[in-house]
Amino acid sequence: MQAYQENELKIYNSISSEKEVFKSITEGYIGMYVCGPTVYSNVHLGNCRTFISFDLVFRYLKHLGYKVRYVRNITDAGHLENDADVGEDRIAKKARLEQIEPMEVVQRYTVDFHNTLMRFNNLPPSIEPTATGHIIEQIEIIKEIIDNGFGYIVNGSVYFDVLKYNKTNHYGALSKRNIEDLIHNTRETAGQSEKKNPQDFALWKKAEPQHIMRWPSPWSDGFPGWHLECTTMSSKYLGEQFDIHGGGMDLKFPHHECEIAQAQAATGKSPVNYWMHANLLTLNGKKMAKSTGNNILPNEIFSGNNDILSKSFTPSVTRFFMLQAHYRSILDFSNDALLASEKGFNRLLEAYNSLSQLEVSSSSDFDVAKWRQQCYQAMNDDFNSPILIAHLFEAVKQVNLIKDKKAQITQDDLNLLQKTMKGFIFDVLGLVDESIAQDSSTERLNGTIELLIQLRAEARANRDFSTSDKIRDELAALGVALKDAKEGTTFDFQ
RNA sequence: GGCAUUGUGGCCGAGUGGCUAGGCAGAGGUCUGCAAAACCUUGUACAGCGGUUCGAAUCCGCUCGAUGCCUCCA
Repeated sequence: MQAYQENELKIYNSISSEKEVFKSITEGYIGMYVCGPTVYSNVHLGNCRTFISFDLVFRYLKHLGYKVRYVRNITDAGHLENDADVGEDRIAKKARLEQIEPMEVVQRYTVDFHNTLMRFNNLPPSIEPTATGHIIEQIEIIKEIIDNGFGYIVNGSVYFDVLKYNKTNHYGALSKRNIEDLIHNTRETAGQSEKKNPQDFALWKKAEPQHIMRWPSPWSDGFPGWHLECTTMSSKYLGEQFDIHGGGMDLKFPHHECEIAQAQAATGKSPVNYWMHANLLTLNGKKMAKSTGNNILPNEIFSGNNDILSKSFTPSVTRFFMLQAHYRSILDFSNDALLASEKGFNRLLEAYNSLSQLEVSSSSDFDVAKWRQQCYQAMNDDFNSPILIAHLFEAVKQVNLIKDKKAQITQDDLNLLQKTMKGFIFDVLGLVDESIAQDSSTERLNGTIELLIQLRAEARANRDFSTSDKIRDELAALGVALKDAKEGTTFDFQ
């Protein structure tokens, strides 16, 4: 019996705008596709929120016992500077500006992307395909779309005929807009485009002579359109119809709308059962975006080297901050919010770490089984991590009461509590107790501080408070906070 | 302008037609040589105006504000 069989998971489906009971196409197996980054610059914190959101989804599905194939692409070609299907390829532009090969750009920022997500403790996807690795497959899909009458060729480029598609399908079903509005609101760029209609989008673009990134095709030496790679790679690795497709809210239109249209045009089938969209991370109330400069890089948070925060924050604190908001809500990034999350997170970890020291009794004041059920209910309700965290804090309170001998717990309940907290904090939420990670120099430092703590304890025993206070205050000045408790003194780095 | 989302106590942030979200801060207490830390206790908020209802912050309408998409961005 797998956990998913006794947990009814509901997922908010963007296409129906409702929470739906999740049922996978093949029982026990899930195919999930998430749109990855275009690797032309460093991944910023807003990007990370999306991938952390879907890491939570991936982790919980696995936790429920599903076998999940998680495919997340790397876009390393085809993403133009604007979606009027004119302008330069983003990666080619960066390569030109830095005078390096496009594939150097791709390599540099792919490595940055992986390193950053690893620091956030994201699990790697099952497959991470690249657009340039699937040119042949993309050409095959274009052929199918043309054969089915939804693509047309102009001067070596191929475009998707949105208006024709809309006669038999609903273009705009996902983003809740109708094509008349789109036509009405499209800026007129008459004469500048090869497209029949401004709503049409490129499947294949003929490369200009100076364009380095080019591949042969039946139509021209060129490169694939931006939306095509996701259709191609999702269907290749997950099938023509699969369970979950995710991405950032800003990709809903036009990117995901185009994906649906392409797949539908090529196969006649609706490609995705559940569309999930992670909401944006804002900074100063505005969307984080590379183009406007309103963003912060993860490394700037970890190092403290930025103008926004009063101190540095660890990856897990940052992750915890994000998970305290629901993935479908806009979340605003701020110093105060981070400080609050850091304190809360440390309290959670301290309570967890004290579990092993709890004394057990013959009865329990804490209904652990019921509490555990509530934790699952929270996650089953569209991955509601903030509610889960609220329940975890309820456990923190109970643990502290037991620790203070104001409540009791049985051995069985304690075991279940420990197992459940461990599972949710570390496996599902993907948090890490960073204080545990130590190298040899921190070990030596810790030993040194322990010695000072011991000297201070001796001074205090002798009522030599000037010495004891000097040790305490000088350490505090160095950023080492001593914390006196009944069981002895511990310390923290500030 | 069109479409969509959203407006919750000092801050962040959940949720629900009638029942305590949670975190941080603040206040009170325990502890302590003093302090810090830690722990316990504590808050009756839901933009405005109408409407539906026995009852709405939760449903509907309008007004005002914010944000997103409509040109690239997770």
